[in-house]
Amino acid sequence: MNHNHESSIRRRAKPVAPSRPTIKDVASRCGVHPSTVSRALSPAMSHLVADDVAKQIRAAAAALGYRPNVTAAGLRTGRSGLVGVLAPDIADPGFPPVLGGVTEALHKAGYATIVVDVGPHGSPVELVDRLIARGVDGLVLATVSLHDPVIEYCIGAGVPAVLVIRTDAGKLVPSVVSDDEAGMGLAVDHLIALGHRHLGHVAGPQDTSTGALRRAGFEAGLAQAGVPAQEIAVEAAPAYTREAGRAAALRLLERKPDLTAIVAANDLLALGVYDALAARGLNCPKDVSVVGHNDMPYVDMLSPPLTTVRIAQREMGDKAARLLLAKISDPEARHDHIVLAPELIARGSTASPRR
Amino acid sequence: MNHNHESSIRRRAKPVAPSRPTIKDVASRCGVHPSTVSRALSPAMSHLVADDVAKQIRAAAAALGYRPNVTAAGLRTGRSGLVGVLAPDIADPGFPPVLGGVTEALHKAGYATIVVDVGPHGSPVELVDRLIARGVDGLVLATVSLHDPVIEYCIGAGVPAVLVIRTDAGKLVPSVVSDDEAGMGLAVDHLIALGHRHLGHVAGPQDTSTGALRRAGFEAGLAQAGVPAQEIAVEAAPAYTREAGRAAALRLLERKPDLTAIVAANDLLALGVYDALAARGLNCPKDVSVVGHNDMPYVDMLSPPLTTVRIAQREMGDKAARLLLAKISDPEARHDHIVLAPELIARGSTASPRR
DNA sequence: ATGAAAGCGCTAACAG
DNA sequence: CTGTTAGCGCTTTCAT
Repeated sequence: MNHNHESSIRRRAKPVAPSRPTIKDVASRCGVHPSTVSRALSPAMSHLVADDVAKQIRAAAAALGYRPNVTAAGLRTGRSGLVGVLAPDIADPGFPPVLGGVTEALHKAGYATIVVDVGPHGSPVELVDRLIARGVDGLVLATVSLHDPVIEYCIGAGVPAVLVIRTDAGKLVPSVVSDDEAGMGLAVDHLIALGHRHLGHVAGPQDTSTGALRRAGFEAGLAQAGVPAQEIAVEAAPAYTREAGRAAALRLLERKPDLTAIVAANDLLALGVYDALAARGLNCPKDVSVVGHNDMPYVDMLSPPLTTVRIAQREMGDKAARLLLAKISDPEARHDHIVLAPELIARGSTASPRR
Repeated sequence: MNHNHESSIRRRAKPVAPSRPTIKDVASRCGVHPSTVSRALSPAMSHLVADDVAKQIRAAAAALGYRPNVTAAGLRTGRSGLVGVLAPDIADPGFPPVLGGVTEALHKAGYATIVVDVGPHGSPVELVDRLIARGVDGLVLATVSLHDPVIEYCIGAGVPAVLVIRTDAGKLVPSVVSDDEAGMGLAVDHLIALGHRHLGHVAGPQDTSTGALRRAGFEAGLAQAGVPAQEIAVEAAPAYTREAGRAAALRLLERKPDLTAIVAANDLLALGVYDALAARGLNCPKDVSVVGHNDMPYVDMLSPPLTTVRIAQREMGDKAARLLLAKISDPEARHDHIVLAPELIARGSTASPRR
């Protein structure tokens, strides 16, 4: 259906492979040995070089447009300056803020990041292996399940790794997550305060920490509020997608037609809940209130604006990067598990029940 | 405000730096020379090795868990298997689909991608320079302005580059874009058909091809429909952000209070238009219809669902990657400029004017 | 303070 | 078919 019009032109001249200047070029231009250039240009070693010589070398390097070949240096030193990031799904709008936090902190420290989208079919271990073959100095894993083999694999390979957003059951490596149980407590308390008594939960995948802990938080919050177990219902979605949320919400409405509120384990699932309500001819929030989780960008513009639990996404990324940097510089150091406090953002998708 | 509870534990044992096996280890295990191993493991060269020896080598490599060091190979061959991607703003929900298309195609060809977010303050040339220092084999630029120095810089450095989403005025390098003028034609025709005569345009940055061409398409479409120039108005936003869209829309409403429709140069700007209408107490679509551009994820869930021009985002990324691969394998080849056809997606933000 | 020499892990002539 | 040799660009002892 895409009748593309393509056009093309010819290159005008030969580019003459302008191969960048090397440390040798700078050296011969200054009449010194390459190793002297290396020292002069390395902040840690430049104090071993005479000031005037160093100045001359820096000038020559600038004049030639010399940039050290990071790859070659990495081969020698064993450190690549590269960090791999395993992402669950780049298309999930909730992820970019986390990624932004990670890359900014890493970039400031001189590291570049390789982001790999695992996708539904990708094998994390396989992808990690490719990253290790590229010589990454560390890994940020945003995809792990509770008992994920990739964690042991990283430990076995001796590559520093940190977890972000989700954590593992064994707490084997450092992690930065939101307080998922507490977040669900905020959501439940909000609904209870509005007068709801018949609540449902569209849970996330139960093999992830977010899925399991948010579900636990939902149940704990209701127990504490004194709501009997038979008045609540939970349906787990197999993935954090709009479509899975829709399907789970439909099952929920089937089982408990008297529900007045649904809490979703994340905002993408909440979108699916919106879809399911529309399909059943139910109005949100008049018939059913909905709460999401994450406060991903632009959910304030939905119809209705989504009440959700805001998690500190950018800060999570930033802290994860710092943890990784610490781990890289001292692999033996104790490792932290950071838990950030979430916040409820009340918007238009929640209201008091009619009955 | 974030009272984080942190905890920590100690590592249990020394990881004993398990340093990966090298080609030498495989060679000595098989009693052959390292170069034979190299040949046996390289698809292009394995035909030079006796079948039984090759089989034995592959078995030994697998047994040892040997993975070739891509960095070292790259140093030798001059090709890193790395491609740099310059992104305007990873947090823009319109970008991930393009990125997904790029990385998938590149990944299949054995390349890894380094994505760099330029951000409002970053210097593209500086960032490209860092990527070149890492030895990237090519670059995908999704950020260029019409006369962007970074393009000449890449050409000068002899690094293959392709443009995606936006193109340059000189058509100096291959590109894949949507037909921006035609897309605006679709938007205008839709509004004209609904009966609108007083239209406004929140244009994008005029130093980008998307900003300039979409504006041109808007004006051309109206001229063709016979709408006099004095009945239309254009305000350019300095950036593709919700906030800039809001400000531009407010200026537009100030200048032409009788507008019945606003076409935004992209969906993020359209969100700002929604904000501006709300601030002025105007209803969309009853008082003012709104059309966006890009069909970024989830704009179908806005209130009201956004009528927009869908561009082939993932396909753009995919085609750009293929163009780059072609350019890498033959830098002298003619280069293509691919223009993909857009499509109007009519939703709830457009309706016939009341008057 | 600087030069010489070795080598990170791999590949690509060049011999045999 | 396989071994030898050399070297990608850089850093880092070890000598001066």
